[in-house]
Order: sequence, then structure tokens, then C-alpha cells
Amino acid sequence: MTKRKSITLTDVAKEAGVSIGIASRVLGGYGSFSEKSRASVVAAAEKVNYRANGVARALRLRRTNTIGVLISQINSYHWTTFVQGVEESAKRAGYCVILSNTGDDPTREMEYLRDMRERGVDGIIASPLDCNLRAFRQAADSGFAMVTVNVQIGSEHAAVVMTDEKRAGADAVEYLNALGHRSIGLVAGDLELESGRQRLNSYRLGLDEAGITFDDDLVVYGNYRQDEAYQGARRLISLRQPPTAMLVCNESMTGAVLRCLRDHGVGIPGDISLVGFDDPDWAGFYAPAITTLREERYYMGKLACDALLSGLELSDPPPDPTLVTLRTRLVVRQSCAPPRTKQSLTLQLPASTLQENPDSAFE
Amino acid sequence: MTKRKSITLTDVAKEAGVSIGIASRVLGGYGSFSEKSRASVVAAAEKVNYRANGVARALRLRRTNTIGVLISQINSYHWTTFVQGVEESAKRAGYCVILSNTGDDPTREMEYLRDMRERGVDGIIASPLDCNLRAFRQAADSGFAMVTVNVQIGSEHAAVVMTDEKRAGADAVEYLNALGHRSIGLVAGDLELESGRQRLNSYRLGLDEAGITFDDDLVVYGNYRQDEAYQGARRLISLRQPPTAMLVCNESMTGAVLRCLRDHGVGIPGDISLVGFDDPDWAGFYAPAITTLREERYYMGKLACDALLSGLELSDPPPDPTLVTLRTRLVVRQSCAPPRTKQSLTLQLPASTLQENPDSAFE
DNA sequence: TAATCAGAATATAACGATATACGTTGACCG
DNA sequence: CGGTCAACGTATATCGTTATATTCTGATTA
Repeated sequence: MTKRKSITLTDVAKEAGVSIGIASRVLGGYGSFSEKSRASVVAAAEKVNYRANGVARALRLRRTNTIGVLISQINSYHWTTFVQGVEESAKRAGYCVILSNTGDDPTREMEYLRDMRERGVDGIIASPLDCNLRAFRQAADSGFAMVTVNVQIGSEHAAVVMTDEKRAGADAVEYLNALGHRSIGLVAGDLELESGRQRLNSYRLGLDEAGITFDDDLVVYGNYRQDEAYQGARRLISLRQPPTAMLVCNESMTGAVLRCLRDHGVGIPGDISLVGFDDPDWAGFYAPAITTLREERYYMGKLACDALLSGLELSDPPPDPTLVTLRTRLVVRQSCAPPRTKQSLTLQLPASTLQENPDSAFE
Repeated sequence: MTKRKSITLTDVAKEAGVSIGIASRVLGGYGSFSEKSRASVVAAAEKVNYRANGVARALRLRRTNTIGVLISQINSYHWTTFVQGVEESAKRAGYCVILSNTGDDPTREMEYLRDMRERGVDGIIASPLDCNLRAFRQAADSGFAMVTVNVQIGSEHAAVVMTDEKRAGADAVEYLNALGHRSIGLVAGDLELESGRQRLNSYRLGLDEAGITFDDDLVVYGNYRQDEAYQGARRLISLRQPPTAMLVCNESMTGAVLRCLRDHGVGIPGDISLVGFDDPDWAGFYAPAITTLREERYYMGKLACDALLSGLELSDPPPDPTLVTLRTRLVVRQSCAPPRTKQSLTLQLPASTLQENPDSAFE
């Protein structure tokens, strides 16, 4: 532990032969001072190798220039890309990012919320669990700056950044239906989480629009876990009438499903077509490349951070509750084809669909 | 910006009818106080909804309970897993993690180093670029707690956590050689970075041990970039005598190489065998599953954090410079086979090799 | 009863930077 | 030459905690 006496403004002022106030002004670049004192302060600071103490400054200014990010798993493509966006934006504005991952544990989430507040972060970006909504809402209402991601906590003080997943699954179903699929399986996520529910709902919406009746047997619940997704996929392919296409509700479950299909010799897209949520790097170079529903996570991170910071810089709370919604895009690659036994219908692809290969082939 | 007057210890003390000092002692659980005042302070704190001000505490204690992590790309499996390990360990000890990614930009790296110090983090975990070694060394020598990852800065005050990459590539070459490969290509990383050089050297070491003469034509320089790796792989497979196996020096380049092979109809392991560095999730479910050199990144993160914290908690610097070395393990999957044209030799696999499939099939 | 002593409570000095209120100084003008 | 005003400096309160030095209890003992 460093017990070494640190170099303070007082030292600089002494060295420069001016008062501490002047030194502060010069180094902080505010107020008025003569060229003479500017020069001597700068020289003195250089000479004694002065380094400002951010903690003292933070105490005085009641502002730490730090934002907290509470996410569930830093170790998922989904979130790392998001954090990268946040970090980029924060750094540009002179803010630092404190990271916490909760692992979807409500207790830890609450601990971290408290910890962040005690540490005096200027605001947080979070995606709170259902059971903690009230606490987050209270915090936001009590003036703690907050931006939520894919969750609405019902506070008019917190901005919200969302991917519009009301249509995401529907887009996928629409596409698969256009290819001729009428039996479309779903590997659902965790219904305890907002995103899990939305993705399921958007799948049902797509079925409705396509005039396909919902079949409970075609839905398995992977809970965003690889092991359960693997089992679920196995159940689907062992049905007497297996679906001709599958929709998988997140990236890591998609991995598990691919493993399952490979292990059981099920060809893609020959035997079954597959669409995954999220769009990790590997989706593009998998053989065959996987068609996915891409969320602009990096961009979401930037937006979330910008929303938070704009709220901080303004002296008044933002005029009205900000709500940014980003659409999910279907990125068409090679993992879908018309079902084996049926004749392919005339293709009528949805307008929002991205047809070209979005992955540069580096040539 | 919150201008609201915050609730301080003074308020608690007033409410409890005791002095501020007693309130501090009770809440901090140190010193001596009567049961009576304990009760009233606790009640008062509850009543006024007191929340300690971490900034003020940090100023007083000269300790922020925060560590900084400087990495190059948060958006890579490699590092996210590492950070997760750090975060887990830090949180357990009551520390927070401030994250910065430098994108391998020397200027940003220096800025972040300065910023971290000003913010008063108790220590940092970093993997500095060559050109900034001196600055980091100075910082460490001047008493700024530091743990470096895969880089030795030559300061006796900084602990070091390294993966032993002196043998990593050699293990892969040994394995491929045992399968009968004598022409092994390398997609090298960025030689400006320590890891890039080490990985190249370990490849050469492997060749030496196997009695294979180094052939410059079989080495392409991907610089850890996907586009260059793609081009490099294409160059390798267009050689008049293409290598029968390839070693790729990191995860993201492996993705690019796979894409290249797929685009050009080169089969794995039929046409070419492939070993990748790093062991991302998708390596396990790719078809075929990819044989990789796995580094225990999560564990490294934990170790780095523990080393840092142990240095902080002790009042004296650690007795001797800590150096933790972790071996890389070859995880054998399905991406390698004997070369097409030659007879397979009797297999003599290296001892350190992991033979069983380490990826649970979830069944 | 005065002296002693421990335990409990208080008052206050840090920690280091910022900003406000107040003095100086000197230039300029009537 | 006295007065005004701007430009510049200084001294100091403040942010909220912790820790030290000090005072104040009351109870026990010589």
C-alpha cells in the first residue's frame, strides 16, 4: 500500500510562488490569471511532476466522471459488443466505465446497484431483472441517472434503449414461410427475462401473420442455456414430424443447437433450415454461414451512453423520457433453404430483409 | 445533474443524538462505543436512509477499492474471458473494475494509464505495448501497483502473469508431425506484439524439434487482422505445393481462415488440417470441431487480480517479484487428420495433449 | 474524599481540489 | 490628486469521511 506522500497543488503553488487558488485556476483553465503566473505554475507543475488527485476533485465537484454498467454476462458476444460501444462513447466524453456482471443473479444485481451509488458514479446503464424493477425505479426516481436496456422500468427519469423485438421473430418466420416452411420450431429463451418473452411473442406473431397455427410441441425451452438448448433441439429433431426449420433465441443456444445437429448428422440447410438470434462473428464463417437476426449491439451501447451523458450534462432532466428503439435486421446467409419435401413456392421476401451477403469476403 | 443535498454522516449523528465520530465508528464497526449509541446510530441511519459517500471515504483513506484493467480489445473472446476472471475475483474482495480498451493504440494506452492514476485506482492490470514499456515500468517503480499480462516490463515491483507460449506452437507442430504432416503453414500474428513473436517462435521451435526445415513461403502475416488472414490463407492454398496443415495464431484470424477455406471449397480435415490458437466457444461446435491451443484465460484473469490484490493488502511490497506461468494445452478435436497423399505414420502423440473431447455434449 | 483509571463520547485536523468572498494593485479619467 | 473600475491574487470555506488527541463520564480504590 502506497504510503508515499503525494504531490499536491500546494506543492505546485509553493514551487511557483503563487497561491494555491491561482495554481488551481491555471491548471484548470478557468478564472483569470496573468501570463506570468500561468508560466510559473505550468513550469512548477512540470518540475515537481504534479498529478491531479481525481478523488479530491470528485469530492469537491460532486461528480466522478464515471458511469457504471450492469450487465448479466460480460462473456457473451451480445454484451461485449454493447460494452465496447458504451466504452467508446464514454471515453470520448471523458468518462470511465465501471463494469459489473451480475450473472442474472438478483441479489448480486442489487448489491452492485448499491455499490455503484456509494461509489458515486454519475449514472448507470443497466438491464435489470424483473424482480428488481422496483428498486431500480426508485433509484431513478430519486434522481440517480439511469438508462435501461431492453427493459422499461416505468420511471419517467430513465431513458430506455430497446431493440424492437416485437417483430424480430416475426421477420424470421415471414422469411421461412416465404421459403415454404410451415412447420417452424422454436428454441425459446428464458421467459423470466423480458427478451425471452418478447422473442417468443414475436415468433407467435409471425405464425399468426403467416396463418400458421401455433403448435406447442414445436417449442422447446432452452432458458438461454447451452445444455438445455442441446436437449431441446434433440427433442425437436426426434419428433415424428420434425419441423423443417428452427429459430433459436440467442447466440449461445445457437451454438448448442449446431452442435446437436452436427452430432446427429442433421444437415443444414439440407435437412433443416436454421435462423439464429444475435449475430456473432462466427455466424458469418460457419459452414454454412448462419442466417441471423442481427441487433446493432455496438450502436446500442453508444446510444445508451449518449443518452445517459446528455442527461448528465444538462442541468435539468431531459424534457421528456427518451426512448430509442432499434430494429432487428434479418441477415440472410446460407442456413435456410426450401423444405426438402415440398416444392418451393414463389419467393416473396420481406422488405426489411438484407439480401446481399453483409460479410465482406476480404478480397 | 443532481444538486440535491446528500445525506451525510452528520445527519445521521444529529438524528441519533451522538457525535459524528461515534456514528462513523458504529457504521464502520471499529473503535469503541456503547450498545446504546450503536442502536441509535443504526436506527438513525435507517431512518434517514443514509448512504455512505465512497468518494469522501476514498479521499480520506487514500484508497479507492478500484482496479483498472487496460486491454486491447474487449470485443474478443480472449479478453472478455480474462476480464470475467478479473471481475469475479475483484468483486469478491470488494473491489470494482474500471475497464479501458486501447485498441492497441499506443497514445490511447498512455492516456488511459495517466487517467487511471489520476482517478486513484489502487492498481492496474495491463498488457502494455512495446513502445510504452518504459512508461509502465516507471509507473510500477514509482510505487503504482501493477500486474502485467503476457508482458514483462522489467520492474521488480510488478507481478507478471504469462501463458507459456514458448511451447504452444511447438506442441501443435509436434502433434501435426505425429499425424504425418511435414509441410505446415503458419498464419502469424502481429510481430509488433509480444504474443505475436512468441507464437511465431514456438512454431519454429516445433519445426526444429521435428527436424523440419523452416520454409519462409509457408508463413503469412495476418497481423491479427481478419482481412489479412483471409488473404494470407488464400496465398497458402494457392501455392504450387500447399501445406497439408495450418496453424493460425489467434481466434479471429482462425475465423477468417475458415471462411477462406469454405469459400474456396477446401475441406477440413480432408484437404487440410487446421489448428487454431485460443479456444472460443464456437471452436467446439464448428463442423468439424476445431483443434485448438487453449489458454486458461478466465483463470489468468483471476490470478492476475489475486496477485494485484495481494500486493495491495500487504503493507510491504511482495517479497519477490511474482511470476505466474500457465501452460497452453492442445485440445484435440476433429480438424486434423493425416495428410491425404501420405501414409499415416504410427501415431506418437505428445504427452501434454488432451485426447478426450473436452466439450460436454450435453447428453 | 481525592486520586486513579478505564471506557465512552467529542471536537477537530487531516485528505486535496475548487470556488467564493474579499483584498490589492495600478491604470485611467475627471 | 482623489476616485472608479477592472484585473489579478489570496485566504478560506467546502465536499463527507476517518482517525487522533482530548475531554468527560462514572466507578473503583487508597
